[in-house]
Amino acid sequence: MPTSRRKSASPARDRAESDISREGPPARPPAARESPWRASRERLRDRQVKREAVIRAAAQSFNRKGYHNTSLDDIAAALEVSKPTVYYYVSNKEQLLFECFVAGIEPILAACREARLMKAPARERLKAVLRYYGRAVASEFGWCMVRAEDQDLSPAMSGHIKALKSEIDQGIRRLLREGMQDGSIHACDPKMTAFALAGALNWIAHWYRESQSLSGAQIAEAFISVFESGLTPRPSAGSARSARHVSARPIR
Amino acid sequence: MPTSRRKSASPARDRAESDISREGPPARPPAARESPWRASRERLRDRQVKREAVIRAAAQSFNRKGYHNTSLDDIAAALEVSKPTVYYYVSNKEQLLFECFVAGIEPILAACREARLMKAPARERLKAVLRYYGRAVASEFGWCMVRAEDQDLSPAMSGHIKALKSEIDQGIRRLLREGMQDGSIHACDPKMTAFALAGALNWIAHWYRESQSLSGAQIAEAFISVFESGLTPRPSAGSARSARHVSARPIR
DNA sequence: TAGGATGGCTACCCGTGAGTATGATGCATG
DNA sequence: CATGCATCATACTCACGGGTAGCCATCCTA
Repeated sequence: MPTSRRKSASPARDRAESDISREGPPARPPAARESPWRASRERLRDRQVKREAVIRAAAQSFNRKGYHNTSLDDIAAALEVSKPTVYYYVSNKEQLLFECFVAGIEPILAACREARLMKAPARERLKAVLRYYGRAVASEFGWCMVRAEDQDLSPAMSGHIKALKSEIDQGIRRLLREGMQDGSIHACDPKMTAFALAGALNWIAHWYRESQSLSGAQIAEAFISVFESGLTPRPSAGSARSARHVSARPIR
Repeated sequence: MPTSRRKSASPARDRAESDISREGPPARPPAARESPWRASRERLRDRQVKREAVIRAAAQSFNRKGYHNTSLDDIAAALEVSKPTVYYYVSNKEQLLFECFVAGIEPILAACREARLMKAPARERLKAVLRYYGRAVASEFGWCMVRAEDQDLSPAMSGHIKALKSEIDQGIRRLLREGMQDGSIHACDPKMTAFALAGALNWIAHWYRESQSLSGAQIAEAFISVFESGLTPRPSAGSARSARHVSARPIR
């Protein structure tokens, strides 16, 4: 299967100039959707800007049609450019997917790292992370981030992606453990719980395209409140989760 | 894009003989992994058996390499058969994916329907459904079920799939509503909560291939206990079978 | 033992799409 | 003006993979 054409005929040019979304977790670029080419056909040779436009266009196409059903001609057409132009900014299709993935996951990673510096109880820190997580999955790169699979990528890329994903997973597990220690989180299996949380959030990418009735932030909020309280009704039914002394209504 | 070759050159033959997993929700076929051709080269002209073997082989390949990275030659090779033989049992690749999807989702549907006949409190009925759900996602068809996307299928197939998925979604929402009425489920937004539950379970398919340290049933149980209690600690930590750090018992 | 049905294989067709060779254009500077 | 760099288009190569045509083998039945 690895026919292994010669790798990267274009040298050092496009490596390592990634990071479409290097702004911190909070903000996100305000769209500016149009193709820079058409916009100002000349005098805008800002390579970085164009490169980002390519990646964004790829993300949109991947969103709509999926990775395998998107040809590079499609992406080029969306930008009103020809295919070699796309290759001028990106070395191959795989890298395109990878960049989309990174753009999607970067804010989550930032949130994770930031959460370790906060001094709030672990449940609050976890909620903050999950908030960013949810928003990221509902972003334009969410689909790519979530669906970027080892199956479609070379071992190297796949390794990178797995490492990043694992960092997030470990971060969540750590927060869960800390929360169980400081008493802010219910006793649970950190691994399974982390899987459940991340899974629920990841899945947003699958239905968000279809029905965007809510904003990413709203969805994140709704999910967090589900995670917090669970299904079993709480005795102190009010708005507060303060639940004092209560007769343990036996489950089952 | 729809080149629209003539549909189904093979008539009535393979339509409507699906249902690999028509056994009720509980059981699941005990493997019997080997290709029936090789096994008994002659005297086993049980078309249905062979057809199911084809679908199972497809599911395994889709699991491992993804739909687009699996060629029909691969599937044929796995069965030690030639490609036209595969086409003898199945009309095209798309249908193959569809069958895998149906095989995966059928038990969940059955569980959903059955849940409406039970008379337990809604939370218990919901838990039963989620249990089957989790097991199904961890089954050999789980990946196909979860990843069968409209993007890869014709509008007709896509419609079928969406309808089935929606039936499950509606079933879960209904159970949530009923639970809120009979007091067995915490007040919540049924739509978002259903999304969260289904998402968490769906996502199992993504990591289960890699680490099968737990059985599907164990995972389902772990997830359900997460769903039940949520993150916020409960005052009466007593009877809860909370932190049951499931020991990694290797399955199979 | 003919002849149909069933099941299968070899060998092919052909569209699609990733990636490239080559060269044109514009722009800046020596 | 000549040279060089950056940017982009036309027009290709080529492998892969879905799907098929046509043929062969076997078995069942009469």
